[in-house]
Amino acid sequence: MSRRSSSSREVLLGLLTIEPMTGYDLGQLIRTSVGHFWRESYGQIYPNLKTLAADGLVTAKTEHQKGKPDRRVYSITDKGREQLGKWLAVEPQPEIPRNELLLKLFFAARVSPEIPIGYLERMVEKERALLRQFRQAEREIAGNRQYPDAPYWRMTARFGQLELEAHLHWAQETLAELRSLAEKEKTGERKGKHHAGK
Amino acid sequence: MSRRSSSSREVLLGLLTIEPMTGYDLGQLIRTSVGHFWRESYGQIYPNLKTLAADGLVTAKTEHQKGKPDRRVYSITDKGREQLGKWLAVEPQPEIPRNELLLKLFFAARVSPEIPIGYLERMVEKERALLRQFRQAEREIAGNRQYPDAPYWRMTARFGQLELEAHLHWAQETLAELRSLAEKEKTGERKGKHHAGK
DNA sequence: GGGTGCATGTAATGGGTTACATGATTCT
DNA sequence: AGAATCATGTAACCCATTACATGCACCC
Repeated sequence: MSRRSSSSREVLLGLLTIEPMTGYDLGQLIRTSVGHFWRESYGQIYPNLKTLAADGLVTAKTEHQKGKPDRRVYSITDKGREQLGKWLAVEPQPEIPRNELLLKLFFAARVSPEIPIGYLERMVEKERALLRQFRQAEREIAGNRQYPDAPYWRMTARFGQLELEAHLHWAQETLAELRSLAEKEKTGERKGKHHAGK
Repeated sequence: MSRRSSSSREVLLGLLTIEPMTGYDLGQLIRTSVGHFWRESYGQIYPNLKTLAADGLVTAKTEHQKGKPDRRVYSITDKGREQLGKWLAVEPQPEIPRNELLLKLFFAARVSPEIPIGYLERMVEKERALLRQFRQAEREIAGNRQYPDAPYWRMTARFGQLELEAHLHWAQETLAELRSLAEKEKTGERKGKHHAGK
C-alpha cells in the first residue's frame, strides 16, 4: 500500500457497491455512468482489480460459460467498503485540467481568425447535440426517487449540464467576436499583417 | 520527431513569440498568463527547451550575471514559428478531464451528507475569491486595445470566468439540496441507514 | 466472409510530477 | 537568522493509454 494519489481503484470499489461485476462490466458501466467526468481504460481496470484482490478489498470468483469466455466476477468486501468510506471522507483537491482549445486560442493571433472560427463552430455543433441528450438523460433519472443514490447521480449530471451550457454560451459569444475580428482584418488590410501563413 | 500528442513544447514556442526568455521566465509566465487552463513543471520545461533547440525551433544563448546564476535565454526561430502555425491549424480534440469532486459525490450515498456539504462549502469559498480576482483581471485586460493578442487573451479569461460562475451556481444549488437531504435523514431516522460509518 | 460483442490480460511506451542538488543574494 | 527569489538541471517514479494476443458466437 504505497502512496497513490489517483482514484482509479476507488471507482472500481464504488461501482462494486452496486453489485458484483467483472472487469468488462466495470468498463462499460464507467463509460455510461460516470463517463462525462471519469474514464478508465482496461489496461488500468484489470491490473487494479488484481491489486485490490491482493489487498483483500475485493474477492473474485470465476464463472464458466459456454460459448463465451469465462467471467471473473468481483465483489467488494467489508474491508473494501471501509476503505471506500475513508477515501470519501478525504477532501478532493481541485486540479486545473489542461485545455488545449484555450491554449490554441491564446496564441491565435499568429494565424488567421478563420482557424479558431472553424473549430469553435464544430465545437458548438457537438455541444448542442450533447446538451440535448443530457437533458434527455436528466428527465429519465428524475423519475428515480426511492433509490438512495439517485439524488447524488442527479447532482453530477446537473453539473455536466450547467457546465455545457456555460461552454456553449461562451462559444457563441466568442464566435461573434472572432467574426467581427475577421471582418476588420479583411477591410483594414493596409499594413500590420502580423501572422505568418499556413 | 516522433508522434507527440501533448502540447508542452508548443506552449513554450508560443510564449517565446512574445519575447526571448529563460526557462525560469517561461515557468513564471505560464503560471500567470495561461495558469488557469495550462500548467507546466520545470521538470518538463527544461528538457523540452533542450529538444526544441536540438530540432532548431529555438536558439539559446547564455548571459552571465554577477551575484545571480547564468541565464540561458531562448529565442524562437523561423522554423519554430512555422511549427507553431502548423500546430495551431490542427483542430484541438476535446478530452474529458477527470473530476474527483464529482466522483466522490457520485458515491456520496455511502457516507453522511455532512461530508459532501463540507467540501462544497469550502469550494464555494475558494471559488468566490477566485471569481473576484478574475473580474478584477478582466477589467485590467479590457484596457489593452491595440495589442493584437489582447482580444484572444480576453476570450480565454472570459471562458474561465463563465465556467467559474457556472460552477458556483451549481455548488450553491447542490448545497441546498444536500442540506435538505441531511434534514430528512435526521428526522426520518427509523430504519434504512444504508451508509457505513467513518 | 467479415465485423461486432463478450472477455481477460500483458507489454511497450509516453507523459508528467516531485524530489533532489547547488548556491548566491535579498528581503523580513 | 532564516526564508524567499533567481536559476538550471537530473533521476526516480508513477500513472495511464495503446497496442497486441486470444478466441468463440452471432448477425448481416
